[in-house]
Amino acid sequence: MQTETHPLLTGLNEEQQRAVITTDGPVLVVAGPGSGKTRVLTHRIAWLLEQKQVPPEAILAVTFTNKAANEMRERIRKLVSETAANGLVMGTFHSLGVRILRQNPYRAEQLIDLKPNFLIYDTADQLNVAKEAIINERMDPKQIQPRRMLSGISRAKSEMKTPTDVTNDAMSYDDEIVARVYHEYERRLRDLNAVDFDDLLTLPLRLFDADPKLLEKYQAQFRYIHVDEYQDTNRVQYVMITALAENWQNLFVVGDPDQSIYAWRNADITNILNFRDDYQGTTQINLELNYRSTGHIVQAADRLIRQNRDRIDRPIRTVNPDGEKIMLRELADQNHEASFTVDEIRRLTQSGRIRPDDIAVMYRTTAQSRVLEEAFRRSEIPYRIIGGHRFYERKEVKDILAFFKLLYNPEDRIGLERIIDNTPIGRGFGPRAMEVLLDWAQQHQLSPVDGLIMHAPSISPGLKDLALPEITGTARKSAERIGATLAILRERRETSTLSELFDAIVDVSEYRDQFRNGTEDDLQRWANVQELRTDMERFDTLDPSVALTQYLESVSLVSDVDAMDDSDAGQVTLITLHSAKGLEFPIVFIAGVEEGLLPISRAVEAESFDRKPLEEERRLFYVGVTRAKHQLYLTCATSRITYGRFASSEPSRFLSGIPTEVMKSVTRRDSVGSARAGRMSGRSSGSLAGRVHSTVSFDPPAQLEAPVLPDFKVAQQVFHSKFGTGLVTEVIELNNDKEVAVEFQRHGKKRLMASLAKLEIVESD
DNA sequence: GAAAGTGGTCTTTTT
DNA sequence: GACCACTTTC
Repeated sequence: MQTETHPLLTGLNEEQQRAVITTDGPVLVVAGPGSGKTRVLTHRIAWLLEQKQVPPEAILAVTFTNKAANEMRERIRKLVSETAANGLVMGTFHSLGVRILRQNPYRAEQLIDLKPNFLIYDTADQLNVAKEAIINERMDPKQIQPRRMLSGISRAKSEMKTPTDVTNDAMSYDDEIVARVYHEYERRLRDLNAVDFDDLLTLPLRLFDADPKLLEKYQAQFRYIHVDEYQDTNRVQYVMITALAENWQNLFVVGDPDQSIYAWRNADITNILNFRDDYQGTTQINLELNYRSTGHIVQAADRLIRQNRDRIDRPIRTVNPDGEKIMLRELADQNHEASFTVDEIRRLTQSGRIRPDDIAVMYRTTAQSRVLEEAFRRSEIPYRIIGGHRFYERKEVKDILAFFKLLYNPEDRIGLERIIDNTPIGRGFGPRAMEVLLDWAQQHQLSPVDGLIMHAPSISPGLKDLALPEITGTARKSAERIGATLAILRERRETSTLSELFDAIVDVSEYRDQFRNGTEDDLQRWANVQELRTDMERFDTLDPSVALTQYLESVSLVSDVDAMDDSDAGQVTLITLHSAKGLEFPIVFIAGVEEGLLPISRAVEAESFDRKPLEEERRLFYVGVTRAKHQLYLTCATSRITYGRFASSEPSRFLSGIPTEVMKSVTRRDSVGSARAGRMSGRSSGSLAGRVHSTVSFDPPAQLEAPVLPDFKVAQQVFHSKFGTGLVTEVIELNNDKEVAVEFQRHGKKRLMASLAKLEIVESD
């Protein structure tokens, strides 16, 4: 066959080749972890461009993150030519949605009442709107939690239900409440000329409904459609893709039911399970051979995922060498876990053969990153944290961005309130004045920004004839100041680049004054503000008329992973398991492999009546395990501080299925005893420890821990014959000893060697 | 009206 | 333990 020698097919196995060349009709690729699906996607698109002469703009590829899209684009460029890939439509569902809305500003305004300068609200903005809606409905935001309402609203939107649909379908009192809030929330969002994330999917569909010709246009354009991570799509995404693919039926989806980890975000696994029923004549291709990981890692992953009941049995396998055994290490608490991780990474990198950027540390909750970060900061090992408190969500960054957003969309009352509450120019303008201003704006059908600018005497042509809002006293002075400021900025906006506008904003808002205390915190915050300016310079080459739109859009749609900058390599990556999906690292540490954390306690609590959350937790662990290429470390702690309180924990049940042939465990000899002691005081006990021990052999601690020493923990009360009683503040594991730091009631802080000082444990709460 | 103090909630994961 | 929202105090 001629095709077998084609350069785009060399190096691909038979199944992968089939996926590349089966260009027409529906194709379902079930791709196990590390089976080369990205390769298949890039080669296939290159194949379409080169071999089938498909114009790039006829090819759509939807990925889970923008980063994945960009990387694919780069790889395709290398396969074809620099220019041949220009015009490919690639990005997330959300960016596709924005694209459709932005390409049709006139229709959007006429048909769905969305003005072209709409803003994309983030979660914090959404919470504000939801809270207002709740209050407006005469309900108490403390009882009716905005977050819960938002999750109900998001679910409704994911299922394309309007507020009226929710009202009609309401099955419970809760549903009725959600419906009421949803109604009001929507009304407010439209008033603010803002959309939320879900709207980016639902509004394009509403546009298509209102104007079928528009849909036909896109249907005609996208002759070849690809969707990655199909197992994590929700109902709206499914409908959008189905609609777009209707004409040509060339729909290529890639996914893995075992890696579905977003059901909580309304992802619907039946999308992938029913694909063959939806599309008659589907070609299904299974990619099972794992090229990424060692034999031991693949075996562990396989055994792990087999424990899920709700699953299609599908093996994963590899021909790679077995490699090192997986290392399971149990530590006393989260601090020990962190220092073990850092010490081990230091040991690994010291040889020079392993670089810090070969390593990732993964965890279930963002809260876990803090202790880890502290340990890294104390060490000399470079690291970076993906996610956590995101850059664009930092207070100081959001404050400055609020100015830009308000200049872009003067209806953005939420942003205006932020500016007034958080920046010096808002001083003196209280809630009462705000109320008057908003009433005025409503009455005159003008924006609150107009109302303020009118107070700036010389600068408001065209608005002078109107009566001013009846703002009096200090607030009036304040309104004049804010009005003048906004007037200046509004004028600058027309002609300035983003960084010039930034300087004007910082200058005129006196924002810097807030950071004059010279504390470390202030310096950091100011540095973040500066970083924002640098960030904006990226857009300085653009025309001022489009720069702001594009910048604000990019800010709203970047994901944590998108923000990963591969150019500043050389750092260990700290990342949540969710964000790690799709990535790979030679060496992976997974921290907190404990009951309550992985699986998360919420899933454990639901277990008796709903097994699904627990199985999703297992899939999440599976995703983590399969990120590792050469070496995998699992760590867990015997006790851990949550909510500022100590709680003892047990190794995760997920470990129980992993055979000893592939995993070596080093645990604390007394772990069972101390865990049990901790459980006696309240927490429900399970038989998990027993189960874990029956399948995984817990090797004797060997020389790694001196067994005779008492099990000192932070916050424990201890007694010393000379110094009296005190609290343990730190425990450092040494080779055959421990160094214990104790804050004595009468003698202050002392550092003692556990083997020498006769320290007695008094209380362990 | 602003700063300092108090109490309650919170942690699951994210485009 | 941290953060937020709300109260008290000046």
